[in-house]
Amino acid sequence: MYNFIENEKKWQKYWEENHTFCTDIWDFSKPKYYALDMFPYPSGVALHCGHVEGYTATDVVARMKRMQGYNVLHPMGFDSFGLPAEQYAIKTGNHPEGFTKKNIETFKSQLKLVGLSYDWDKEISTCEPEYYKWTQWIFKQLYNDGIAKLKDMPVNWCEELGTVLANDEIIDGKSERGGFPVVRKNMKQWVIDMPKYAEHLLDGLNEVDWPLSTKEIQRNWIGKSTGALIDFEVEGFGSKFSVFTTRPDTLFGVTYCVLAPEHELVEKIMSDSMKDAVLQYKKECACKSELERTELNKEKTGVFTGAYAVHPINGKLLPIWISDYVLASYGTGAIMAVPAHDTRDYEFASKFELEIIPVIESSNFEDGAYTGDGKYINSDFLNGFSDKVSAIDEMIRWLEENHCGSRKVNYRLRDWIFARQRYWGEPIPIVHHEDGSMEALSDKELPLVLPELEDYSPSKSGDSPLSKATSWITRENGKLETSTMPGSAGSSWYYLRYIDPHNDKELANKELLKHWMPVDLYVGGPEHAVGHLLYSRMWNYYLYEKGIAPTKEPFQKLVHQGMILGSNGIKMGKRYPEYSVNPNDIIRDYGADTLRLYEMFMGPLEADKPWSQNGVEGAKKFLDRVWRLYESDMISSQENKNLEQIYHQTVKKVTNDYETLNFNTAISQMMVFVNAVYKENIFPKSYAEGFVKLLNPIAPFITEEIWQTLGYEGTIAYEPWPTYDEAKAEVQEVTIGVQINGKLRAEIQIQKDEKEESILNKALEHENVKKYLDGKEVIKTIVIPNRIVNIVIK
RNA sequence: GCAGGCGUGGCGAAAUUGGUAGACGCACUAGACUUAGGAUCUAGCGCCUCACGGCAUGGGGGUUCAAGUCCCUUCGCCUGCACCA
Repeated sequence: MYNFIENEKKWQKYWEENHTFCTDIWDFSKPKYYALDMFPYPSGVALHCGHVEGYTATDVVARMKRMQGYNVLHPMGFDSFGLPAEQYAIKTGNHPEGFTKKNIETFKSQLKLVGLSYDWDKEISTCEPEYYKWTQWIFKQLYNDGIAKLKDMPVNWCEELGTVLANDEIIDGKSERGGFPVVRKNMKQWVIDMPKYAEHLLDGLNEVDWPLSTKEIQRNWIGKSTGALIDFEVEGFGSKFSVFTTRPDTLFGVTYCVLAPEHELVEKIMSDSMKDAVLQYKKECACKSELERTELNKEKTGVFTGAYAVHPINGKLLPIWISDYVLASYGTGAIMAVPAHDTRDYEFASKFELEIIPVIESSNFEDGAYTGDGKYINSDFLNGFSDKVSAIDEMIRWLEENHCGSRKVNYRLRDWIFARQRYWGEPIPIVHHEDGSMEALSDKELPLVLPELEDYSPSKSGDSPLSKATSWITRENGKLETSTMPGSAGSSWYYLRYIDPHNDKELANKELLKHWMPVDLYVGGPEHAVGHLLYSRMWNYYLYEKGIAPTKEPFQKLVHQGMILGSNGIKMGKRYPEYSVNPNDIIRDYGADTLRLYEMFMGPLEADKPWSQNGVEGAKKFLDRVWRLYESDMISSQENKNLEQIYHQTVKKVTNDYETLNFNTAISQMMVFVNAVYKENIFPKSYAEGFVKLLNPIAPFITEEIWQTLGYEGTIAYEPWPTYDEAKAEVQEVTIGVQINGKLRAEIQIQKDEKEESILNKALEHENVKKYLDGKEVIKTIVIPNRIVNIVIK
């Protein structure tokens, strides 16, 4: 009987002592393969089944690639800055580092239990000064290049708590904790200019092998739209504002304009009589959170400012309103309203009884705005046009000629707010001088190490906890910035650092980067579709432009593992603790090989799948069955013709399926093979050796042990991957179906590639076929070699 | 509302991309071995029918000799975005 407890312990120790999976990063003699997992946040909670699934998937590929002769980089590390550690520190008064280190140790030991073949020499942790020195260094470059900057922007401000809050920390306009009022307020924030990279981020998606849905989510997030910027003069003020529109062709249908309540012009242009109403409205809007504002199917609200804009072509006066249906953060924060052809404008115009001028002919105005195509009317020089594209072109041509507008591409992608008033993050390496100017620290001063504090909670004034470290902040030439970087800073470039993790001269050696990038396979949860995966792409692209990163895109192939659900079909977690499964328990009771095999066999990697305890037992049974096979006296030096074909088929299918991450079908093929061996009651030694290698990536522990029983010494991890003979994998005799009028009526045996005529004869001779053909007329026969015969009768 | 995806036995799922639907596993049934088995082995297992046969890939329609696969339509579920001008 196979003793998994003893054996798994034995091989963990062996791998560790022999550094079995440590990669010589400078060995360029073999082709490289870079298999990467999204590194975990070392929370106080243990690794869950979803981690195991994704990590096992890359591990299977990494293990196969090693056996195929690749030099494989398969590293792991920890995304170790973040809130839970900080909250723990606030509560206990202990340094978050201790908490983090303890959790990392727990995670590491769990990862080792699962049998993941990581190169622990390459381990990184984003909270180590050795690492974040380079996060700060990259930030510094971004700052010097004007991409990281301080910007005045609206934030959710809670006076009572003295802090900025994220959208999800606000409920009904009140702070989640304490229930204090939250208002929107302009404040200086560190941001990274993402829109600058919008076009590159969009283009790069065409070059990578990523899930369609993820690419689509990123495209939507970037939100490219083409149209025009059109200038409107405010009557009697000499000031101008511009609007962005995708429909400049409807310019003659504009009957009013709307500014976002936060628009800088509002207070300047409002008339005395409307002043109170406008300010009141602004105040109401400020009290709403972003989420509330964007809640759909609420009625439109707004106030007339008392001012008028001048139509750029016909000089008509257009009332300027303010309304929160216009967002300050998109476009120019101002719109031209065409109620006849835009549903939102129509809604607003109907409510406030504003003029509606149709400019595109349509019979269908009953249910509101007409957004389709048609013949242009009431449109001066556009009258007679009927095609949107040329009407837009003509309008833009006119606007540019008359200097009151231009073609414009607009993106929805916003600045990445890059500062947190928190302790447990990378300090921003910037000095504020007395005179208000700023400067990045010199390279010698990096890393700028976090100071020790007695109290890690944010101060009442809303300043970062770092502001309490007065001696740390104070510099000869000014004061240090006290906010820290967000969690996603360190994770935006870690894939580069793994390649050369202990380099203290540069973030990684150029030659190594050139050899190892891009990541060949990246596996992680779909929840990072826009956050981490967009930020990393942007940083990588920036570093690529600077000649540091060698490739435009960091992750060539991306796969998201699905969620492992409870056996009730619902997400595991706090809500249904009785349905949650702890992988440690499975390893204890069944072994890591069983856990790995089961999770890989459950179904397609990307699908969400419910847990089944019976399934786990089934996986265990298969491994025991394999073990018994190798223990038995079936292993023989004799050949066996009957197993030849299925062996070669199995090698072929398993190899291809691992490559394409179809682990469930690879495993089923191995089961078919094992069943065939049992049936044949003989196991030729060469097949026995080949098969144990095929199984090794999925079940590394048991196969290491089997390898020993076959008489070998040392690890199986670098033994050459089995090969197959295409000719032998091919079927010689085929059973094909015979259909009559599309219905299956018989089966016949044929030789592979047998002639159509001979196949047809066999089919016609079959008794059941004869029975059906009796007295009928054969109209047509279709013979698809090696597939099927269909006889059409009347 | 928009975008992306999914829908196949009692359950998890396969299906060479238009060619014998349900591989493989779980559960279940019967039998063998056994003091016993929740171990192992053998056989069965989509639904209806004693059978011949019929019906089956969410529903309806179409293309085709042939449809889970392609087209149209409809219903249901999941994910993301959500007044983006």
